[in-house]
Amino acid sequence: MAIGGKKKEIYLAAARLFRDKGYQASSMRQLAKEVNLEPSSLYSHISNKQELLAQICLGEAEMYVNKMKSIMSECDDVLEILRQISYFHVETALDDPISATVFSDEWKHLEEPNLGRFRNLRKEYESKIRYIIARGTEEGRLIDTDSMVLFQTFLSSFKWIYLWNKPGREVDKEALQRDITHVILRGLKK
Amino acid sequence: MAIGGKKKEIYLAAARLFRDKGYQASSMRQLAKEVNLEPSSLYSHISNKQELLAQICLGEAEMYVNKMKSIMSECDDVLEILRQISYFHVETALDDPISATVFSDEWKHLEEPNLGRFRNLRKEYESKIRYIIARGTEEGRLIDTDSMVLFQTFLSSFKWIYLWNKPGREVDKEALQRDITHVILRGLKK
DNA sequence: TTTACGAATGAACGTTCGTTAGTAAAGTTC
DNA sequence: GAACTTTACTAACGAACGTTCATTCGTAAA
Repeated sequence: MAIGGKKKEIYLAAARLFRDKGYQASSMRQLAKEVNLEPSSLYSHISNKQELLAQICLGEAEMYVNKMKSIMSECDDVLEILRQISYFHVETALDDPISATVFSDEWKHLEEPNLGRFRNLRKEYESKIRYIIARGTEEGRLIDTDSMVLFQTFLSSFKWIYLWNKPGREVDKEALQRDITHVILRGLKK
Repeated sequence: MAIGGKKKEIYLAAARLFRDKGYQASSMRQLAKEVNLEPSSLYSHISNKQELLAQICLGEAEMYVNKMKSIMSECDDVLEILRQISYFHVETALDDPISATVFSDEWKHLEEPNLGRFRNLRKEYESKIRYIIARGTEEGRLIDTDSMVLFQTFLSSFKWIYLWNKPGREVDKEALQRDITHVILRGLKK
């Protein structure tokens, strides 16, 4: 059997290509070469280049939204929620750094209607975090600094992991989760 | 005099284009349109597309390196140095968000030898900060967490400002400098 | 042996790309 | 006002792009 292997292979190669060269600089001819096909043969498996980017970005975005819902439904403590988000960000950046990079850096090359869908998902995700942070300040658990600064600083603190995590590097995931979360929450906690 | 007015105009338009669409998706034809020239006329002022990106990225990188040297030669206190770096990052992100974005997101499309030059400058800049942070931990001024985590978290904390700073937004620069620096250094200080 | 079908192919389409060549006008210097 | 430089133009180049098309291959069921 072993069906569907080729389609998956194409998606993985595309994600790697998009990460390394960027979406626009990645050609279907190069992608075909990486999966040992002729360019035209790609279209037996996928419908077009844009679909590749959309699947990667929207898939990743949905994962974040779902995780966020799950965390918030299971837990009510602001600091514990932020801790879990932090752990999740570190985990995804380490486990699938390729998709994480594409999601983070290449989404702007999405076309409508995918771009709109992506923005909605991201907005949904971010507004939940903003709400948590605002609540944290109200409850006196977080410092009383501009909530936009707290929110943005919190989220951008994870933006180096997937870039820094080169293939050869050995990483202790739990240590990294603990250290990053420690530094970030130290900055936010009252 | 007022020489080079057109050249400057081309560079500014190029930076804006690179930021909005990315380097690869920015065409010389579009750039020409933005400065009211025919595409070929651009080459009366610049030598090629790559040079535009190189000037922007390398110019920005040199600015950071020079500022870093200046800060470190004037000051010896670790926390004060980090504070000044933080203030400088916020300032550049607000004053020239376009160049800051291109520098941060599009450098990977540099070709040799510009790519090598860029990496050297960035390495020079980053190693100075790493040294400061390592010293800070040794001196007991910063927390005793993995120095890579401290370094990367510190630097990535500025990566949202130039993206968030939309044209219409009113920003109180000094307040932002104070707040961001406060949050970051709270996380790092012992 | 025939029928059916997904997978893969080579060739080609129309478009866009960065860039060059050649040239004419405008500005500057003597 | 002649000589020279700078700026801008039209036209075109070769290369690469994403994608389509008709066709062939390989396999497995009928």
